[in-house]
Amino acid sequence: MMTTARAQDKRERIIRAAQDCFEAEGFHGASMARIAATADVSAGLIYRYFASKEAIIEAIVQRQLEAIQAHVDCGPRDATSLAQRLTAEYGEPVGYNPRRGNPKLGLELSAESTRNPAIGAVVRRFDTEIRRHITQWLAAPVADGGRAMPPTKARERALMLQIVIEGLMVREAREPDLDRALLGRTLARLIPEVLDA
Amino acid sequence: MMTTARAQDKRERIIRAAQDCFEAEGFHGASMARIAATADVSAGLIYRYFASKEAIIEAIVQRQLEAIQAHVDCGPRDATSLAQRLTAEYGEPVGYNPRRGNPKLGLELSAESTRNPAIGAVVRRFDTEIRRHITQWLAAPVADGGRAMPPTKARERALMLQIVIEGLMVREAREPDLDRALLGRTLARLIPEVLDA
Amino acid sequence: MMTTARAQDKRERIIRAAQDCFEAEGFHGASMARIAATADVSAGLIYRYFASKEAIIEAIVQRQLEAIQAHVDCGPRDATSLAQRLTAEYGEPVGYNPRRGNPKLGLELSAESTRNPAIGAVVRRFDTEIRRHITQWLAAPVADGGRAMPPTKARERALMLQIVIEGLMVREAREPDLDRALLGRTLARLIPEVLDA
Amino acid sequence: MMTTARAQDKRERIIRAAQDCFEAEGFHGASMARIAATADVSAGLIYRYFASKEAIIEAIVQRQLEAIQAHVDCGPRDATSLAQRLTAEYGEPVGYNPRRGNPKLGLELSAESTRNPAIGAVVRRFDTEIRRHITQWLAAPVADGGRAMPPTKARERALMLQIVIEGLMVREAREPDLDRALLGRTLARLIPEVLDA
DNA sequence: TATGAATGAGCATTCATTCAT
DNA sequence: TATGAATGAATGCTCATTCAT
Repeated sequence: MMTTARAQDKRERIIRAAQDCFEAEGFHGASMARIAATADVSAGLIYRYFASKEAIIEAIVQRQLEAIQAHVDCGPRDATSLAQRLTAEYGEPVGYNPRRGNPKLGLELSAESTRNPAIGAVVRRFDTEIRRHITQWLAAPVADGGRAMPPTKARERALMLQIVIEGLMVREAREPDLDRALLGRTLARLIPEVLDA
Repeated sequence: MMTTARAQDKRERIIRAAQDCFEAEGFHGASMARIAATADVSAGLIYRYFASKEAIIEAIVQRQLEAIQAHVDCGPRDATSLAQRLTAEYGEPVGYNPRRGNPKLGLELSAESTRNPAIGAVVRRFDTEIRRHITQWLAAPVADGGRAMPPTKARERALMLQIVIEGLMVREAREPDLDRALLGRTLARLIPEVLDA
Repeated sequence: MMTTARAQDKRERIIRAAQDCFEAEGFHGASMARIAATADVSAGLIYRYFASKEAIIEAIVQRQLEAIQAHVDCGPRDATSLAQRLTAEYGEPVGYNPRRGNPKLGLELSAESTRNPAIGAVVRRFDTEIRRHITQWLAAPVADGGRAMPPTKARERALMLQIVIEGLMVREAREPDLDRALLGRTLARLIPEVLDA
Repeated sequence: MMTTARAQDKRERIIRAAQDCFEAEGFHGASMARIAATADVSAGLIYRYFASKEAIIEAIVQRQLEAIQAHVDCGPRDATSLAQRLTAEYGEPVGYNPRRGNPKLGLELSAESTRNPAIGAVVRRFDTEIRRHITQWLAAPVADGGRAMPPTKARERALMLQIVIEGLMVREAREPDLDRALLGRTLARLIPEVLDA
């Protein structure tokens, strides 16, 4: 049921409102009442689209992970442009940008994954999957857009990349005013070392 | 007031209980009742030692940051041993270990710092301070145990290190079963690139 | 918001329940749980209609003062009938009677006004206002229903009246079984002396 | 037990502290902890001198009533000086003055007497007693310092006096900044009418 | 479909009272 | 006698969820 355009639209409104609220107040800090008000919808209506607050959180997590997935899938494939993109994104207002993982939500999601088994499982699967994905890219022949690394090295570098990107997420959340020039230079050095060395 | 050994001991019991609960359920998920039960103390008693739940959170944050500070201060100073230490620590049971930042709490604390101004300020000050500290070390003459980097480079590398360590924290929380051999090799490559390249 | 008849009705139910509870147990002695039970409403619901217990207290105080105001405004204007009315009202069951100030609440409100600044201000304004009102009446020409007193005298008599009525309130609360015949004779002498002498 | 001078002194300290706290915060608003701190005594010690908070309240009420009793007993016996004394006392700092009823406590006590049967009984007995006392004075021959009123009139006037004095108490609590000149003139007229007319 | 009134369990916190020291 | 640590019930209040309309 509920596959009309109208319904999809409302669901979308709720998700975005929830994302805004969760970003601003955390999963536990945000109340259903506030999410409803933000979505300009009655509190009761939310339960027609989501079974519980928990279900909204799961949907948001799913979406956040998909955004990152998409980021990786369609992103540029050379070290310089990756570094530039990460730098450019750092510190810019995020709002509702499905193309990009939101750092506050990333933190919230990571924390939640350590207590909520359902979310933990989703996150773990995602993390494994995406590392495999990056590993394959790094190991692929240059002719196929890859970097022709031997498998062992490719695995290491994929993990490195993951660690760096997540470290960047933490920094972004904790120090939003960080000097961007410094960050740009830093990433310009770090990323190539991860991808090319 | 209240500086007897007994009082200090009880305060410590409460802090540890809070740390356990916060780690397991998050700052907001953990109730004072549960903290009290974990500390084997009545709910009311906690308020003789802490003004509020918020005050406990602040104490825990302070402690976590101090643990990391100590880690940096007295830690080994060459790339190989740093990589080894980080690898060794990864995934080992943390419990109440004042020598080491707890990854779940680190996540919780990072998330909280984006909404709670008091904690945000503490964290920001800490982050700036510790980066300055690392930068000084990297820029210091080799004779003084430093790495003789030019200032600009030292700043970049300090930031890199911070990013890598925080990325490691996220990974540790999200994927506690990660293959430690892989992690060891990865850090053995990454850390020297950050510190020596 | 919430101006439907149903909502107004519920708000009224809560106010009356609160009035009963406050009268029986005092502002601080009455718990929200008991007010809710008395109003036959869940504890949480009260907070849809009032922001806090304090807000209920303020509403009750407001109402009590308005009741007295109305009493003065539309009351009879000669000494005999005022004395009779005061006597008649003394000791009769009050319950929820918007036409009349409730003595227990009056005491509670007076006591509260000495500690709660918000209520203190309301009460002070009310007291000044009503004395001015009575003064004007006493000073007004007989043709206008007044008693043609010179201003200085009018001010004194207004204050006297206030003192007597409040003394009556205290007596009513403290000695509800007081001999009404005695009280009737007493007021029949005292009031004219205040208003006519 | 506990009849040493030291014990009496401590009991006195506690009573005075309680009086101050009750005056400032009301019977329910004042906590035992604050009373203990004000008396510079440990919380536990209070329970060696009083069985419960309730017992302290009763002691305070008793004392307040005795103070008023003394006021009446040894007070001046002509209308002018009574009016002057009441005027003079109005608005002056009260502190711990056993010679005088404290208006805030008077209000608190009156309110409490409507809910607490023990206190209600004490207050009622006191009120009846004191009115009888005043009545006897008013009915006594002039030669004995009385005013030689016929019994019925004496009863009325005694009640009047009680009402006026209690009204004054309410006014004092509710409007501590009241113009004292106005009050003086007012009482100078009202009291003689009560006592002499 | 949509509302928002209503519920009730749960929360952080306070406080009169007790009791080991 | 005196302390103040400790208790635990009670408080005001919030919030995810339900349901009559």
